[in-house]
Amino acid sequence: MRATAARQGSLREHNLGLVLRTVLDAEVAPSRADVAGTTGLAKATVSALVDRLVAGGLLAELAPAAPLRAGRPAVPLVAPAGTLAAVGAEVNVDYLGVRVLDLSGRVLHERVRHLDLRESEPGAVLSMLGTLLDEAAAAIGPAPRLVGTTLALPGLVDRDAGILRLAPNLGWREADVVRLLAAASSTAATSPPALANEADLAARAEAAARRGPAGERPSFVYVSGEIGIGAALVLDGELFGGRHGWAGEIGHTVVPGGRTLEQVAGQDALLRAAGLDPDGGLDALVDAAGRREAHATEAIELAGRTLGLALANVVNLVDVSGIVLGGTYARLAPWLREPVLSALRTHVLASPWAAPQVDVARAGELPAMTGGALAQLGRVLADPADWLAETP
Amino acid sequence: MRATAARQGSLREHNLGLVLRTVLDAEVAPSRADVAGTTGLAKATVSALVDRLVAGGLLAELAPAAPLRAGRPAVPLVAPAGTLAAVGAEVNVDYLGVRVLDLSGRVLHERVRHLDLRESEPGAVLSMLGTLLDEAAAAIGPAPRLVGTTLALPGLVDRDAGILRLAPNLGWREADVVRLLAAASSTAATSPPALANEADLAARAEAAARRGPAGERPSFVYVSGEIGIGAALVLDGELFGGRHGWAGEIGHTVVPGGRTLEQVAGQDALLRAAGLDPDGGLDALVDAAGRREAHATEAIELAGRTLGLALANVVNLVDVSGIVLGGTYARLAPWLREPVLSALRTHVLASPWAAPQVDVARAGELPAMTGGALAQLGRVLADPADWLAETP
DNA sequence: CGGGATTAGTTGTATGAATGAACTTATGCG
DNA sequence: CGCATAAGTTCATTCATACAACTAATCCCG
Repeated sequence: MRATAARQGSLREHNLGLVLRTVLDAEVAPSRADVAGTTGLAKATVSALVDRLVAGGLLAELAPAAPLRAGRPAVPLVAPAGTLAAVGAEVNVDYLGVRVLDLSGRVLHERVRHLDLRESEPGAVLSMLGTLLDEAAAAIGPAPRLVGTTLALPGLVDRDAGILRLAPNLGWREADVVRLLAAASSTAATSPPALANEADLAARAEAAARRGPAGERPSFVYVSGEIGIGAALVLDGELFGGRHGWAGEIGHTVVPGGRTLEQVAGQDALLRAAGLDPDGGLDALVDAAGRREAHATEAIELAGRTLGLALANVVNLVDVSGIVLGGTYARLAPWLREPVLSALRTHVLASPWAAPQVDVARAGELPAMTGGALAQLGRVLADPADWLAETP
Repeated sequence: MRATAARQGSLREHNLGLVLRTVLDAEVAPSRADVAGTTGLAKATVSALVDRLVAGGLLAELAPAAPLRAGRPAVPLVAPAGTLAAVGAEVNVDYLGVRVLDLSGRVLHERVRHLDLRESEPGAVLSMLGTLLDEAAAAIGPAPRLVGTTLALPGLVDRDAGILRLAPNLGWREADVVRLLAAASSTAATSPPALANEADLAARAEAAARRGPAGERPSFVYVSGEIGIGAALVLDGELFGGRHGWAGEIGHTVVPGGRTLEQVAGQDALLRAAGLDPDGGLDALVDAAGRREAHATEAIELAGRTLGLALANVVNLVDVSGIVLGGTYARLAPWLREPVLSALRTHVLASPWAAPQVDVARAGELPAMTGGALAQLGRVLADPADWLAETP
């Protein structure tokens, strides 16, 4: 059954969440009266709900601002700092790290280690990550309550079993990630991390970064060009993960020529096509392209045309006209944008009526770590009543 | 704002819809007590809601069945026949027609005309359809209240403007369909039809046909092989249309070799590849394949491999492992299934953990017409309170 | 054939959440 | 200093659901 019986309490839960999200989505800290206005709830109702949220640490009151007009000054409501925190962790091909966010979006702690993890040993890597996790827990202290941890991985993840089924670029297969991490970290042992795909979490962070002033919910295809190529769909502000969370695997799309997209437009292929050392990192390519060297710009343009063709299929299939370039592709965007756009314009059937757009990611560095923390905080926002019930 | 304030009335609306859908989804006609059991609502609440639904013609009571066990016999609740009806109309490349369904799923009226509409004149065609619409309205008489009409079209439809933007296989562009139909039909003039894509509506009918006894909500990719190739996504029983309803356009996917899927696996290409007359219809191909003639089976197999590759991209992108073959492909399924499945198995990254399935459509003949009617009836089921308010 | 058991559905009271109006609080302005 | 204005609180009212007791209709068993 999708739907379930709505009882009296459901009303309250719904409105509690509505009030909370209204405050957090607002550009400037709103008063109770503002919230009543935008939600349509009565002032009395909003007051009661806000009081519960403040008591539970999900909202905070600021000191009344210096009043500008007549009338009793409003009490501004904001996301509380340091009451609730969540951890986003990540293991990727050339780094691993943790980041801790609170509800106000502040980074309470962060630690990243750069190292080459191709063909690495899951146990050893997760032991390193476990240490970072415990350090993070110690660093933030006991004051902020930890909501949970999400671990971002560049592959196919089995959320229910807590197993990384396949991560080609790490060389991991059927890795019992949650168990290994719990063995190395008391934090992970107490509250087992949720697993998710790296591109999915990056897209979630991007969706949060793009949420406009009026609470608009953006729709876009996020393309994460790391060593591998992942994509994720955001529809009306919600991440679309599919049945198992495996949506967005475009790296293995077979493109004209018979190779996969990753073999044509992945970072290694890109560097090789430009005549550069594939292990030398992206900087050389960016520099060369900046100097307008033909071998570099032509390699990027070819990759862009192929990427654009693959994305055109995506756009035709899911009817989303916005593309966001993330990861490697964000840095290459100045040269990548045009070929991608032009491929979209020719191959997207609906392009005359919904012009394709290609943007650069705004979510900052290592967005999957942010997205992982946001995913955990989002669980609380989705059902604050449930959270308050657990928190006396 | 996605969410809106929940007031007292929202509760009632929600539960009213819940009760209605619970009755309609049930395998055998349930009693009020059964509904209370499955929904978790109190008997008294269910009784009150059912009474309202019966009074509004959205549910009907049957005569108590011969009691089998002790206790007061139950009053079985069923979908009412002939109180509410909706029209599904369709213009496709080689036929047009209308079908009228009531809430019980009975076909109250149906009329189909087969004719070649490639490069046809929208005005003339819609005038024919308008006549069929008015005949349908006359045929069912005044007793069933008409909920509305959906018109299925094989192309890109602008729902808001009521315009068919592009239908390559009809040769229509920017056709002002709703206006033209209203000019030819008093029924359409009174209540303007909703426009939708043919594959989307066929998928909707398929979703309804696949809804299991326990109200399971199937997820699948519906592939409609007509003259063109359309696809539609059904996720958890809900049609996924995308922002404008333009999702599912896979016919113009560029496949290895550089041509589009339609140019390789469309009906015309298929017939030509088998050495048959493209205008001669599908029967010749089915006959030849049935006789195991190599030119026919090989043509189908090649198309199947290409279709499978395109579908693998879809499955990788949206993480849905079920494929349903509809339209032309349903008839060719005996020869098409294996090559499609084998392409899926090799190209779907997650196939070891979520085995691809390829099924044949079960929604019957001309499913888009059924789906169009269901779309209109679905509006009432989604918000019965709204409908009851309009119906004194 | 009659009374107890059993199940369906109804009636009436209680509960809880939102509402709206009146009220209190806190400020600016003349 | 008093009035206008706006934020927030208090309280009686409304309304949908829950719960419990009740009526209705049937079977079963002695």
